[in-house]
Amino acid sequence: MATIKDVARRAQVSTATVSYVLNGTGAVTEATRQRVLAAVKALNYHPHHAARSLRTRARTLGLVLPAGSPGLADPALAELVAGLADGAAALDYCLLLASAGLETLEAELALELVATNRVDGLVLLDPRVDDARVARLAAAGAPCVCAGPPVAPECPALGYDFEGGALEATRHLLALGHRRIALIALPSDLAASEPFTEGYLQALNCAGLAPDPALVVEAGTTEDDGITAMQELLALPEPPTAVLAAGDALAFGAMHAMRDAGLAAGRDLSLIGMGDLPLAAHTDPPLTTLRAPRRTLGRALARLLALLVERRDGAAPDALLRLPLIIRHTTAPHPRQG
Amino acid sequence: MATIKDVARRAQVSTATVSYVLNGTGAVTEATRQRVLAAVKALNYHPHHAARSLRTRARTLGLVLPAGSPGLADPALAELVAGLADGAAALDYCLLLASAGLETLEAELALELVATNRVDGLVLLDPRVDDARVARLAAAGAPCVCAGPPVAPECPALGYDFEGGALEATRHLLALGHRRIALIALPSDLAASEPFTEGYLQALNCAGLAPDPALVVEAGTTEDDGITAMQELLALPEPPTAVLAAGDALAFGAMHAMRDAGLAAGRDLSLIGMGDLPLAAHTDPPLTTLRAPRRTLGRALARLLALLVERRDGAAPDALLRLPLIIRHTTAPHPRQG
DNA sequence: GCCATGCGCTTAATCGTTTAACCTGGCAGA
DNA sequence: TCTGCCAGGTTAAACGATTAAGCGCATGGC
Repeated sequence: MATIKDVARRAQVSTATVSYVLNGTGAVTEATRQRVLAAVKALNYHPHHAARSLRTRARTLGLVLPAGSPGLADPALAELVAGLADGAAALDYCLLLASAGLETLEAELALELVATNRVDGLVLLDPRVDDARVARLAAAGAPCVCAGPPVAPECPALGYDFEGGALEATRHLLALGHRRIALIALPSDLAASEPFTEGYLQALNCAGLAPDPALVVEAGTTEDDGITAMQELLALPEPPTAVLAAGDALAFGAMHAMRDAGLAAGRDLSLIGMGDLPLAAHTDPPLTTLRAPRRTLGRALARLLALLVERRDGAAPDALLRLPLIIRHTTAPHPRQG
Repeated sequence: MATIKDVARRAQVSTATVSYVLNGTGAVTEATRQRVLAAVKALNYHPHHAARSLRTRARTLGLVLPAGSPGLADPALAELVAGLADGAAALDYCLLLASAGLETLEAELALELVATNRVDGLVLLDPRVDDARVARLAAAGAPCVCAGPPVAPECPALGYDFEGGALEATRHLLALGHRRIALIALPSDLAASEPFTEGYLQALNCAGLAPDPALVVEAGTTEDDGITAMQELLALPEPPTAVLAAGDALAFGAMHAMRDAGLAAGRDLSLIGMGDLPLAAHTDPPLTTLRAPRRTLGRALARLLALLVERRDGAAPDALLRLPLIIRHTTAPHPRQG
């Protein structure tokens, strides 16, 4: 492979000049510039990345994939990653994926990535409240951004407008005439949990309804968790007529539980999910849900992080991303009304 | 950040010794070793990756994501990537994702990644017959592996056993009593197309059936392509009683077209897909399909590529990966029989 | 008693860039 | 004519690792 020296020799200049030309820094005559460029082309020269990042940053953003679990197989995550790669590419960064083995802790690996200078910054997924990872990263001075609600001042965050989404979804159910509206919430240690619940409560409040604690059940995140939660709701003395689930997977589980109880979503009960997974459009009946613009989020996060590592303090986290309500067929007017 | 010099100073040795200790090369007394290790720990030292890869390889595998299109949002690709990241991690490599912008050609970007030494090798997706990309990479001497059937000698390939899979699937249909079995094939420029068709033909052949050219239709890869193809088949004077689709998306389209024609898969016609996308288990009725072990493939590919770049010539491509037939509800005995 | 050997370490060259500091003409202004 | 300055270069010192070569010293074979 040709090095900068080869280029310099061929263009009859010093390596510094070549560097100046290539980086657009320094003052160089047009004639010289052309000679250098010609040499670059002739030798098919590409600057050695490692050598370069010995002096500059690595121009690489890092993402560590959670250990086991679906990981990237989760379509939600996959699309986010696609957005990250996109956004990174747009600013001439690359995206480095590291798999946390079962033994390696996620934060450990992340720290190593920045300590070894493989990446300039990290994006963190699924922040928890008081997330230990961001604490560690922040302590180590590693630039990072969070996908989700803000959890620490050192770590700019960007996520969906869960509160607004839940508000809109709940209002939609209210508009359909429902009064007993249940919430299947995310685990409360997930930072996304609170604002979503907040939006739900606010909608009830606006409608002059007193929230019934029995109607909000904290679940996990999986389909199975949704089943359990729904069963719990159905077993209530006065079960809900509509359900808002804080995740599509939970909603799928809820549909499942309904079916097992001889009930149909969109007929006997209304159901709204969150996320708009690919599957959501294909359930029977298709799920009404809040669409999470994952790709957009990924792009924005990459951009935010890139700006952050470059200290161009345009790194003000953008506005939260709206979660538009996609109305399909699991929502219907309240029976007593329709 | 602490450098190797700091460690050396603290441990009262030269930097070379530190390096030897850390890399396990060279001869060092146990006592010295311990001193060095202690210093490393005390200073929380992590070797600078760029500096290191100035002399060694980057220990990074590259993947360039196709420009537009679903990209990573395609669950099939996502899981493959997850496998790659996994496999890479297992051998202490990382995975670098690069998004080809619309302007940048995929091969161009790939070449640049290895020319700049950002990655040691590349994995190529969806190889076409006589793929221009592998030709370019091979010409440039860039180590690479293909996910799919072999397309060039320089580029070890590893993929699914399409032939065996198609054979098994077709045999299953034959065993159910079907005789007019159609094939919705992939575009013939996709390298995966031929072996799949081959397996299909071979099964017919073994059963003593003459293949009817009208029954094999070359489609694209999308659901829409599947619709078109199925409509074509249904319009035949003597339509098939069973259909083998070379991709789940095609199969979804075929189901769609069937439904539009008032037909139901699993009742009026049998249908088998390929891939076992997450959706496949959730269609109505659930799709019988060949399961592609994508994560496994990803892991194996990463391993293959890592060995290749390390010239440990254990880099013999493994055996093709079996495509087990997952029997769900779109396949049923031939009506006249059952 | 002498030389070859091997151990455990250090010295210094090297990898391919970037960039601060310096140099050199030429030209404007006094 | 002299001074000062600027544009357009060059030189050389980093950056932080790896690694070949060398060095001093004990040991063992002859």
